[in-house]
Amino acid sequence: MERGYVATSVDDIVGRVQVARGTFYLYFPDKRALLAALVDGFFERISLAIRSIDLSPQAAPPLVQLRDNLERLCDLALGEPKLMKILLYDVPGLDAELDAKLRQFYAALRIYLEESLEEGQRIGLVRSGDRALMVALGIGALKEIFLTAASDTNAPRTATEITDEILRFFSSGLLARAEPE
Amino acid sequence: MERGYVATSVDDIVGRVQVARGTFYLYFPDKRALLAALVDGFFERISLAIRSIDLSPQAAPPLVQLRDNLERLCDLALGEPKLMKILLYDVPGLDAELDAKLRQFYAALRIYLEESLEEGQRIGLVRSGDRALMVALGIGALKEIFLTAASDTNAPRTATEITDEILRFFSSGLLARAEPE
Amino acid sequence: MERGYVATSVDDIVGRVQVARGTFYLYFPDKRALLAALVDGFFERISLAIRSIDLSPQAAPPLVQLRDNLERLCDLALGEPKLMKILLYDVPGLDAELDAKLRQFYAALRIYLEESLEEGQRIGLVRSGDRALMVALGIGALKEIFLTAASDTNAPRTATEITDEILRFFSSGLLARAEPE
Amino acid sequence: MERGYVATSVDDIVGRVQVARGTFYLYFPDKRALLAALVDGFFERISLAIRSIDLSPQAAPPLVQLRDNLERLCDLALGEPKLMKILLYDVPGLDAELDAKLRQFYAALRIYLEESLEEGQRIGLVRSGDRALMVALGIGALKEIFLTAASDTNAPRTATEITDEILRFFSSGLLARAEPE
DNA sequence: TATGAATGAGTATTCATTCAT
DNA sequence: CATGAATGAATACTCATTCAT
Repeated sequence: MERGYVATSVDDIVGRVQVARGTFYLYFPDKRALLAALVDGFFERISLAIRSIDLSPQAAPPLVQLRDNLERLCDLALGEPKLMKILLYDVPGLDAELDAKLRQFYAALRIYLEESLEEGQRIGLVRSGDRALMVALGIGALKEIFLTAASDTNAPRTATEITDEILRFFSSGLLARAEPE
Repeated sequence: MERGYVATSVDDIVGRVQVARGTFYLYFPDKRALLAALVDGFFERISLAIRSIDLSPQAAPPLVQLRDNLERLCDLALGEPKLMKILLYDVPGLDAELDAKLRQFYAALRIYLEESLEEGQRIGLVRSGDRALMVALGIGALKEIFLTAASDTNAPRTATEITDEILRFFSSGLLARAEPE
Repeated sequence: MERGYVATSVDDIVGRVQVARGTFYLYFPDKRALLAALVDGFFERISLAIRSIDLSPQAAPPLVQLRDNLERLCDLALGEPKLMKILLYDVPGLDAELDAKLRQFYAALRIYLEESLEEGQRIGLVRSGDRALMVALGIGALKEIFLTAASDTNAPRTATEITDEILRFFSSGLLARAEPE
Repeated sequence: MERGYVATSVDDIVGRVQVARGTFYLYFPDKRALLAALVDGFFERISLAIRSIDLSPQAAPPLVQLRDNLERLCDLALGEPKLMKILLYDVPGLDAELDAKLRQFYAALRIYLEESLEEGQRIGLVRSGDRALMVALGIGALKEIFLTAASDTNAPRTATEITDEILRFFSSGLLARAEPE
């Protein structure tokens, strides 16, 4: 988290945790395995935070469920800022194996979101458009705001503030609505 | 571009360019300096693609100018996919010095965009909201879509298609407009 | 026996025997001590197989006694091929301490055999010649044939066949007897 | 040569030769490669010392040619005692790859010698017998005497003395000829 | 300008050994 | 007697960098 994965030696790690060099390899086969474990664990928590939207009548309104999802992700980002930064900023491009892990996660996420968008379009909740691009735009917006939230220390926002702003962004974009004449 | 910065040795580089090892150091003080030069050059081109929106009456409508900006960026992403991927995916988290360079660029960009948003809000082009968060959301959306455009080879979109989708996203978000009763 | 001494870790050993790592050190002070014990035990069995030739009138003819000695060694080599291979092929050059053990054993053997040759020469059983060299030649021939017998699996010979061939070698060499004119 | 291959670190090697650690890897891909190169080179020299026996009438008598072969091998053993010791004593059992190299060399040598014995038997120069075992006995005798010659420093023999003794061994064995009645 | 042989600091990894339980 | 978690010294190997030619 401090020096980045490459610049951090196994010596640094065991030095910090006050364990012997060999002990590290008792728990991780590799230096990379430590990071992989971190990433896996964090992906797991992210997956748990995302819940499918229940469209049955007795369920909460879809927008409320969407908001809950976003708020859970915000909480995660604000609660684990360092992990968030590692995942979104450091890990990409580090290593072929880790990259594969990322690709796999995002591919699954994209498929899931594209299907969700399709469903949303069918029931009139989501506007029409190129779903693949819409998903990319949406994921990008979320990644960046979570990274900002996790990194920004001087003007922190609450999870609620961030969630509100995301929802406004998703529902209205950035531009002002053209006044109907 | 092929193996990533860390996994690429100076040997690999000079081998590819058919130069002697020492020659590299005649042109770059460092291994990192090569990447820094690449990054600098690309930042330069990005900066040139972004032009301030001219609000004077004789200028083109602001939305058209915004569209032109986005299209120039799209062209860049589609024209230099490898550099784009390096910049957006590989470089972050690689190295303290390069990170500083990135931070500096994005900080300047954010300030510029926040001021633009403020101006936009004043003249009614941009909706109200937390400008810092809006900028983060917007930058994130752009980064991701450019990265996708640069990496995605199986279902490529044209610069126009991407630009259209970005503009719709910025002007209306993702959700359907609630029907006025 | 499978991977060689160096490539075999204490982990491999205790894993195979289903004992805990610490238990090994309850019985052997060292990793090397295990091999040393193996070597010692095998040297012991070799020593038991070699019996001094009794020249008294009531004893069996010397050549028969020699044959019995060789046959006992053959039986050992064929009965413990893995140990034989370790002793003759793997152990030499492994480790200073084990080398010393080997040197000691062979030095004693050489002295014993040189004395035996001397006695043999005196009573006309052994031809004249440089006894030290003769012993070396004889020991080498035996080592190699026992190693071959222990390793060769595709065309195995019986102890009797090998013993016969050794005796012919010791009594006539390899070349045909020059015809007396 | 001093501490054995395993106990000798690359540091020891470069320290002795006064070269930097990296320089070693400029010339050898591996620590093992150094030993492999040594072994290869020595095998080459051994192969050159062994010349096929020319049975044509104008050639020297076969026994003289055999003697020349043995003497060349003796010269090699006495001239490169350290290499000889490494090859015959240290290398076997060290490493799977080197073992394969040894096996290959000896397999070829055995085939060559068995064919030579067969030829020798046909023309009445070599006595009858199990050729595979005869070759093993002969090779073993040579290995040991060359190793002894290379290692023994306190009572050194000349190449001629050793060659003489080998020839006597090959032509008459060790035992005295039984007196014809 | 260009070369490429030499450098040596730096690092991941292994594995024999110990010792508290 | 037995365990196995913890240890840390030891070592092969890499690679960015230098510099004499």
